[in-house]
Amino acid sequence: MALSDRRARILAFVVDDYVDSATPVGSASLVQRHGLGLSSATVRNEMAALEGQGMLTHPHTSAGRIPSNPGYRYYVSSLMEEQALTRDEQMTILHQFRQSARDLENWIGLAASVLANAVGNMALVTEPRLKQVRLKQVQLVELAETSALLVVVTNDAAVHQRTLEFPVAVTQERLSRLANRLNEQFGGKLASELPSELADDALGGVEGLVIATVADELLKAQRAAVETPVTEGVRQMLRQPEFEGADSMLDALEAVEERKLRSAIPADDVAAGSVAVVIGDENKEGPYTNMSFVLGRYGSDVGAGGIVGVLGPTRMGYSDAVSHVRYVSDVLTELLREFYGEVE
Amino acid sequence: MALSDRRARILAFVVDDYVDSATPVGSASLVQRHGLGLSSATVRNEMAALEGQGMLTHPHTSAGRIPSNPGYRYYVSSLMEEQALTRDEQMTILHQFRQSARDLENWIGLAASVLANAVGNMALVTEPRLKQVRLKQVQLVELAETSALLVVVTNDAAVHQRTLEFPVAVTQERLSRLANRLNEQFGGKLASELPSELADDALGGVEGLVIATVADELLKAQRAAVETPVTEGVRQMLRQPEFEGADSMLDALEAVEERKLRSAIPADDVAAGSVAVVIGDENKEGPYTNMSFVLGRYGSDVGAGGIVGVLGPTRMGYSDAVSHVRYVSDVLTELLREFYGEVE
DNA sequence: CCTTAGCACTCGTTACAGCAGAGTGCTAAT
DNA sequence: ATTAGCACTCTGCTGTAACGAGTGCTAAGG
Repeated sequence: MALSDRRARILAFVVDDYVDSATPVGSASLVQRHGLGLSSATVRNEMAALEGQGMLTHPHTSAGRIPSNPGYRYYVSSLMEEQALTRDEQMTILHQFRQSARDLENWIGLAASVLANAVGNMALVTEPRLKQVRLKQVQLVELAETSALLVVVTNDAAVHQRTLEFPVAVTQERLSRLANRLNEQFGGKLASELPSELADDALGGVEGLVIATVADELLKAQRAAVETPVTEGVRQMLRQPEFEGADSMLDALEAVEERKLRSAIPADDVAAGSVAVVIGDENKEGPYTNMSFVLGRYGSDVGAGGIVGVLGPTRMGYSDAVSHVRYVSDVLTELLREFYGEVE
Repeated sequence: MALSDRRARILAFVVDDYVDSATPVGSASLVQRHGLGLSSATVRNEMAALEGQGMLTHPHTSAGRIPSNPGYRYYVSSLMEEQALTRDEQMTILHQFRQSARDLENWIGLAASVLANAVGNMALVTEPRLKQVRLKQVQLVELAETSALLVVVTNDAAVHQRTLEFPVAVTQERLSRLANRLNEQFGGKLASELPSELADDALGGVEGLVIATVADELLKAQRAAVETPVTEGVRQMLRQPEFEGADSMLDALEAVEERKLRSAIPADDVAAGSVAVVIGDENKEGPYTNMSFVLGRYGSDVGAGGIVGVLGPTRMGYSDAVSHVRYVSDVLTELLREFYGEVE
């Protein structure tokens, strides 16, 4: 739907004002705050038209207008100009990364906290995942006579662990030998390249079990396109007036649970280098229908990458959020490149 | 402070009623609900006396009484009788553990969720820690030319990881040899038994760095007498009327953050097999002054163990919480014994 | 034909008074 | 020591009125 120039400007002003006042904006205050060369009555007409087009709504007759979801959508897609962070803002953020330990988990947490603070809403960052998860090394540690801990390191430097129960007693020595053999034989392989059936299993089923579990862990790592994200700044977000009532706060809290969050993030729709905005009921799942995501993908196309984003009420400073998400995601991409070396 | 028999009974009734109504309890309703052979006037006198002794308070003149913190304390210490769970309740809980995978992390989460559901408040469970953390196995995985992932498995079956930066380039082969040597040399040792200075470090500082980092990880694992706990049921707790207002809910939410929680749990005061109750302002830290912990320690005295507990408003069903904490902690102790084998 | 002044009307918000209900504390009688 | 009785206090609710922000419509003006 195309909007006349003037109408579009009015819509933009309504969104801007509503975002920072959180109260419905009326025609008079609009005119006053933005020095439009128009009377409130004219603006009123335009607003009525915008409402007719579905861009604005009315909480009740005698209240000002607030943007509807399509209104936000139009604003984000056509009206808002994304401006890069100022040099200062960039430096403040960069500085925090420079000061922190050169450690992946650290960076993830830091990114989340930096982002949350910058936008005043909740931030989420997933750990990097590879498109192709390969086995790097396995380790087997005896726990009791017939049980062991399996540690699987994948080529994205992630460590996975699992407890195994064997049908027979096994010594640490045998476990170590087995681990060595597996490393030589299967290091660098994909889950699909591991044998599913074993010709002969000298160790009474132990080897088969281990291999199957390793394959399963690799698959699990791969399948989880998005790890459950690290979140930061939940309380900040909940301070927004839309979550004031006990009920809405509890609903929001539900939305923020990491398990739920993971399935709600449309990871596939977020291309590397771009920033996607999901507004209100564009979300499928219940508790998110009055919230918006601003999501970016960091990392390289072929190598490791993940999601970085912001969650907040639909009344959110989208422009600000988008530019911050973009910048933090760029920083992470750069750090990751250094960390893993060029591509893989 | 000793209370006359009758006065004590009245205190107990006030606590009971207040716990389940959440509104101040008046003399008349007390008499009516519990069929005391007394008139409301008498009860009124006794209540006034209890207030004089600091056991009860008054929100305002013409309201009923509510227990003060000392009142709760007296109730918990002298009045409340802890009754074991019924056979049915026990079975319901046990059943859930039987059905779940034989896996440590799983059990921890399950315990938290079972407990939270049973008491209608938040539950927390820490992963088991040993008094004496020993090195079980290390693993070194090359990441880039001069960096590697160090994986340390300790004798409590916990996996710790850390990224290392070397001053020189190192191959995976050398790393593996080094890891093997370290395992032979230091397997089963405590942090304090690792060498802090290295006579000669053939690998240009690599070996020294690795050993120091391993020692550091062991120390960290040991120092953290309490891991940051797994929590469950936060939303349930927040539904309690004391957290109704946006402010108090945000405060409670702050209290629930895992980092804060960890330092607020008086782990040293919780002996194995017993259940400790920390009421309101007995807590040192700010956000907990209107909440109570009910904490138990699971695991054996010498071997691995952790904390299992409930967090809720001071107005809490203490008796119920104590018996549930005790039972879940017993179940975990038993599971742990099976898992690690007898002691260690 | 677009713009605008004017005006009646609509609702939410706030303030306030009045009232009912729950409960206390005291006094005097048992 | 217990209890009936009663005055008193405080909260919470309800109804009313006034206010203010804002709309929608109409009619006049460029």
